[in-house]
Formats: sequence, structure tokens, C-alpha cells
Amino acid sequence: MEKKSKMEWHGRFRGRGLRFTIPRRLILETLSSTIDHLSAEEIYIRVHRKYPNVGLTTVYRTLDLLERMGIISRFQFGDGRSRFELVQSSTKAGHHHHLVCTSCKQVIDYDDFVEEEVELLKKVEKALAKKHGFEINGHVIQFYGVCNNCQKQP
Amino acid sequence: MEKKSKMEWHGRFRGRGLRFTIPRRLILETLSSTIDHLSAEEIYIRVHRKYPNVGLTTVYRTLDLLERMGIISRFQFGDGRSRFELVQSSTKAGHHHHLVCTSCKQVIDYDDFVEEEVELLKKVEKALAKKHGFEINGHVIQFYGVCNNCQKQP
DNA sequence: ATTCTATTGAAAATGGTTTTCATTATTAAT
DNA sequence: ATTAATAATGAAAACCATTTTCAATAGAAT
Repeated sequence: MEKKSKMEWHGRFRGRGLRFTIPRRLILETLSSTIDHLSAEEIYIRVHRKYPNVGLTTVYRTLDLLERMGIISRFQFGDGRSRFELVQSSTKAGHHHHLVCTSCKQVIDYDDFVEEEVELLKKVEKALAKKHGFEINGHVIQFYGVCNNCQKQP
Repeated sequence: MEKKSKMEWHGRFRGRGLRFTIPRRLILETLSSTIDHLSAEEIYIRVHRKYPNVGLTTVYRTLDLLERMGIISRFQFGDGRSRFELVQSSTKAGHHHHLVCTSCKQVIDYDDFVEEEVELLKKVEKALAKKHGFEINGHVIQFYGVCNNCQKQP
């Protein structure tokens, strides 16, 4: 599994004439080994612990690249920074949507109704793609609210 | 309609011990008179044209306030700045969702399937609110893709 | 008109992200 | 393996949307 995805990744890079470097591998491994929604800086810190001569700049550049390659998704939850996770294709297990507390910024992944949501979204996506000539390759569903804990403390 | 909403707004401010000042009125009028998703700076420019001694700081502060009051919604389409529109309650006409071109950043409002979407979302919202103890007060549905025009030019 | 205090504008500070540029490292060819 | 070509990197500086600070101003109740 480790090996397999490593080779998969390597192939996706080489296929585009890109190099599968150490920083790129470490960033992908970091994202693979957590369910959290990490920010660029959080990824930098974790990568940096294992391999101290990786710079924050490279993390930003790599995240942009991975997003353009369709390997990771970028989310904005309202705390002023982008957060990233490995793409969970909406047709596969693991795909989820987000519930965000606008007060403490915590994010809960939910998948309770994702099948239903995705089913509808696929229909909408198809219609919108046709109507507006778009090539659609992603979606976001997010609920915003105030979590249990934040409701108590004013 | 102009007068009516002006009085309505005035009431909502006074009800919270807030003042309905000239900058606040102008910002609300600006948002009322467009269907665009304006950024803080775009709002500032428009307000500034009519009333040059309104500062950008005040625009930011007012937008934060209006969002907290539930009068406007903030969206992040990925171009690095927040964009705002008057709240269109999901139960009322005018409510729409967004289709975003990740290349040129254009945003298309669509309402083709919004009734269906909102119906499902209400069900999900209720379940999530109960399950996680959230008080949910908003949602985002966005599709991301590449528009007709951007597909042509590499 | 006066008082109280919410609100404001200007300037400075903040903080996430991007750019610049000289250096390094990966790959394909030798 | 070496080498040549160039993709990728790190550090520092630049960038830019947003926030903070603070003294001055202006709503609203009296």
C-alpha cells in the first residue's frame, strides 16, 4: 500500500515531465497519514521534523502543484488559510462533506448523507456542465454554524 | 422599497444598540444595487465615489458586522479575497448556488436545481444539528471547473 | 445644545502567500 | 558512472488582503 501509492505517484509525476522529489514525497506522505485538514504551515512543520531542510516556500509550491494535478483538494473554512486533504473522489468511499464552527473554526467531516448528496450533485453537475459549457471537476458542500461548546461560552 | 428597506435596516441596527451611519447605509445600498459578488475593495471604490471620506477600514469593519448580523453572506471563491452578497434566505426566491471557474475566477449563479438541493440540505442540516449539537445557520454549495472560454486557451 | 460613547479614518502592523534569484538535484543521454 | 540540461529548491524579500491602534468625529438620548 505504501509502496503501491508511492509508485502510483511517481508515475503521475513522470507522466507530466515532473520530478518526484523528496519534498514532494514527504508532503504526500504527510497528507496520507492524517485525517486532519492541514494548513500549509502545519504540513511544513511535520515535514520539517523529518527532513529539516525543506522550506515553507516549497510546501506552498508543492501544494499548488498537487492541487492542479488533482491529487489534493483545497478548502477554505474561514480561518484565513487554505487547508488541504487528499482527494477522495466523490464516487468512492471516504468522500465526505464538512460542518464548520464559525466560532472556534473546528471542522467535522460527515458522510451521513453523502451518497444522497452526491447523487443529486451529479445530476446538477451534468446539467450545469451542459448549460454553461463547463468542465466541472469538483464541488464543495459545507454547513456553517456554532458548535455545542461555543454556544455555551459567549 | 428603497425607503422600506432603509427603515428595516435602521430598525435592525437600533435594536442592537448600533448606529445606522452613513457608511453603513452606503455599503448596504451598494450591495442592494448589484447582483455581482463584490470584494471589500470593490465596495470601497463604489462607496468612495459617492462619499469620498469613507475609508477602506470602515468597509472591512462594516462587512464583518453585517455578516455577524446575518444581513450579508461571505464567500471564498479562491481568488484570495472574500466576496459578499446580501443574504438570500434559502427558503426564499433569489437563493442560488455558485459555479466557479478555477482559471479565470468568474462566478455563475445558478438556481436550476436549488429547490431540490435545499430540500435535501434541510434534511441533512437537521440530522447534523442533532447529531453534533450544532446550531446551523448557513451552507455553501459550489461547483468548481473550467469555463468554456478558459478551456480553449492553454 | 450637551453628554455619552459608538463609530470612524489614517497609518501602521499583521500574516498568509507569492516572487525573485542564485544554488542544488533529478533525469536522460553519453 | 559522468555529464549536460533544466526542473526544483531554499532564503529573503515582496506582496497584498485584512486587522489593529488610536486620536478625532458624529449619532442618539437627555
